[in-house]
This record gives sequence, C-alpha cells and structure tokens, in this order.
Amino acid sequence: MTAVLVIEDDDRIRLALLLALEEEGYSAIGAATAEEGLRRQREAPADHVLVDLMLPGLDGFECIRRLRRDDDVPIVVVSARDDTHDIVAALEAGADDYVVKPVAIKELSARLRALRRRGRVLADAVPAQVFGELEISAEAGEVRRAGRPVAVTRTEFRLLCELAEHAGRVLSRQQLLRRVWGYETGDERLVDVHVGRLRQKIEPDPANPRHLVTLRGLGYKLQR
Amino acid sequence: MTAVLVIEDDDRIRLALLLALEEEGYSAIGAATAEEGLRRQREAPADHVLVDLMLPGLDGFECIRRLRRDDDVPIVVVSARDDTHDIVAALEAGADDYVVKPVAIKELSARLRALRRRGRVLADAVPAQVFGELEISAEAGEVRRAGRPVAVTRTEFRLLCELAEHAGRVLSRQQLLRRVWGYETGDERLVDVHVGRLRQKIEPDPANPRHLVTLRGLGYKLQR
DNA sequence: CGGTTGTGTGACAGTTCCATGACAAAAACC
DNA sequence: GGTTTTTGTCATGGAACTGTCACACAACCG
Repeated sequence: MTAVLVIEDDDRIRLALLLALEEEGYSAIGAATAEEGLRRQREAPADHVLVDLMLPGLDGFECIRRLRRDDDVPIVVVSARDDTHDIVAALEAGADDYVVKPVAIKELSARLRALRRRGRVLADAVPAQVFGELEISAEAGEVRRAGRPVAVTRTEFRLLCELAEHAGRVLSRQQLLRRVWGYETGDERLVDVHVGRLRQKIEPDPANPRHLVTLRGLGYKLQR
Repeated sequence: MTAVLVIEDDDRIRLALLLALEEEGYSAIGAATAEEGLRRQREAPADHVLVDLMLPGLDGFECIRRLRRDDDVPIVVVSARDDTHDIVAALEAGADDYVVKPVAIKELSARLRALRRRGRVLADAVPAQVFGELEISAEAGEVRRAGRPVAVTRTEFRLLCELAEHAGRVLSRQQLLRRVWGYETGDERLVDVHVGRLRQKIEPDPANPRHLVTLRGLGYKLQR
C-alpha cells in the first residue's frame, strides 16, 4: 500500500486530505508541524510527502530541504499561493511538484501516480543555475564553465551558492561570513581571499571579473 | 488452479498464509527455508512465490536472485520491515512487489491478481545501468566491466546500486550509511573503505577513478 | 596630488579530509 | 567444524583545504 505523509497545519484541510487520500486507496498519515513530519518520515518513511508552505515554526521550504537531505521521496507542495516565486523556490528547495489549493483529489492522485511512474519529473525541469557560461549544480555538487567541470572546494562552493541564491543583489562581507561560515563576527578579509580564489577558477579573466563583481565598500554580487 | 509457494520461516505465519490462500482459491505450498523453497520451485514450479526477507541461512535477497536466475515467476516479498532500503534492494534483486506484515489477505490476493494481469511491472522499472564500460545489472545482481563479470560482495553491490540510482548526484557519507547500511549514525570511514574496495574492482585505474569519484567535503558520486 | 581607505594576491602553517594497508571479528561456505 | 570470504575498525601518511598575514595596488577624497 502506498503511504502518503501530509504535513499541513490547518486541521480541517489536513483531515480532508487524509480522508480523500484514503478514499483513493492510499495509506495516509498526518503531521501538523514540520518537525513532526520530519520525525515521522525518519521513523516510518512514506512513499510521498505533501507539504504546505505556510507552517508554524520551521517553514515549508526548510522542511523540504531537510526531507530532501535524508531521502529521495517525491515531495509535492500544496500551497494556497499561486505565486511564481514561491513555486520556483519550492522546486529549488527540492520539491517535485506544486499544486494550488483547493486541490482536486483526483488530480492530486494522478500526480502522485505520475511521480511514482516517471520519477522526479519537475525537479529535472529546474536546471542548474546558469550565469552566462557558468553553471552551478548543487545536486551534482559541481560547477561548470563552458560545459567543463571546474574543481571548486567546499567553502568556495557554498560561497558561490550563497551568491547565486541572491543573484544580482549585493551581499556584504558580514552577511557572507554569517551565511557561509556561520561566523557571527570575524575577519572580513577572509571573504576577499575566497572570492579571489573563486575568481581564479570561474572567471575567464580573474583580474576583470564579469560575474563575481566587487562593489567597493559594500560587498560582492553575482550577476549574469 | 493457481499454485503459490510460500517461503517463510515462522511456522505460524506460514500456516496462516497457506490457509488464507487456500481460502482464496489458490493451491498453496509452504517452505521453511530458502533452500527448501528453491528446491521445491525447481521440482514443481508454482505460479507465484511469496518470500520473507528474514530467513535463516540463505537470506531473502539471495533467495530472490536465485529464483530469478532460473525462472520468470512473479515474486512477492512479505516483510515485517517497512524500510525503503529493503524495498529497493528486494526489487533490485528481482522481486515484483513488496508487502508489509501484517498482510491483509484480500490485499495480497488483489496484488497477486494484478501481477498476473500486468506482468512484471515493478521490476521493469529497474533496468540495467551503463556507465561507460561499466554495467550494473540490478536484476541479475551482477556487475560487468568491459563485458566481463566482476565479483563484488553484497555490500559493495548495494553501495554501487545506491550510487547508480542517483547517478550524477552527490551522496554524502551519512546518506550512504543510512541507505546502504541502515545506520542512523556511524563511522563515516566505513564508507571510504568500501568505496576504496569497490574502486579496486570496477575502476581501470583505482588511484584515478573516472566513475566513482570523490567530492571532497561532500561525499561520493557515480558518473558516466 | 598626497593621504587614506579598501581590495587583490602570494606565501605559509595549521588543520581537515581522504586513501589505504593491516588486522580481528563475523559471516558464509563446504 | 574448519576454512575462506566478507565486514568493520584502526592507524598512518599524504594531499587538499583553510585562515592569517603581509604587502602591493587601486579607488576614493580632500
């Protein structure tokens, strides 16, 4: 029997989904918070997970990331918001599909079936991030320039991912220290050094960076 | 009359299954060990085989492989463990379906019917994979390099299958420990050692791996 | 234009990370 | 029941990575 885990904080919606899924022949389990959902999935993995995005405490995106870290289970987001930004963010976090409330149970069921049959369809439709000739694939853990893999260290990779995630926006050295290194405080020159090393690897002409640019007095940003 | 062979070491469960199956109109035969089951199937082939995974002596996975080597009979695993890894491993070994104890006899009967109707649905979803000169035939439980069979141990095989299933993607040592060994926590060096042994067998130049590559700080991945 | 501040970069030492051989325990085999 | 294979643990050496520093250079400012 195919088991489905439903992570949704609204009791009425959760119960309705559970009942409908049971009706469709699934074995459905509910969780009201992300934490509970993660625990259940660890203890008794379901075949599919449905996640709401608006959850108290740990939000849906983080929940998806953590689920994905442990497991390859197909994840379907069920959200009230039909917003492109949300959809992209959810898929990038590792979701496989996205449906908007109110959901037709038959459609949901069909999507689950399709996911089971075809594997991770939509996830493959979210390609690695591309900046000109630069490709960043978190899944493969690699960076490519003009199609060729570039060897990047872990710190450099995290730094690049962080910059890519906020592409086009400046990130200060303080922000980068916090987000990449987890340092609340520290020597900002550290960032310079790693940016420099990264440039050596990903920029055609490291002395005249085109993607990873410096904004004097502000920080760095990654641009297309 | 449709004949079913039940390979299950627990007497009570085996007898209960046999009775229930007879009730459903099947002709049911029991076997308490894998060896006995294999012998019976050779001597008087049944139309379906139910196998428990936890068997004394030859375990369920090996039993499935041997059954599959001789025969195309639909094999259903009946296991107490509802564990993704077991399910995948069983299907890769050549099983066609997987049900978790305690089983509802009606469900089991329906699954047998479905299997008869649709043929080997699930196993077909796990074809042989090819990585350059490397071939992994999950169904045959066999690895070939440049056409020649390579003897890999069970652990090595599972490790390879797990990597192959996520080809191109990095798997952390933690993920591999969980998925291949079922360890929630453990010494990550263990993974290194087995990766090393696997490389000795499948890489032309183990010191410079081309397929099973290390991503320092991240984990391992299998690539084409 | 000189001073000041901010940034790029090479060198280096300390650390982390990984490959591998050796070995004992466990399992499988005969 | 003894032998062989497989598995997991450990120690070691070496390679790769990280963070710090010093200094040179560039950008900005008055």
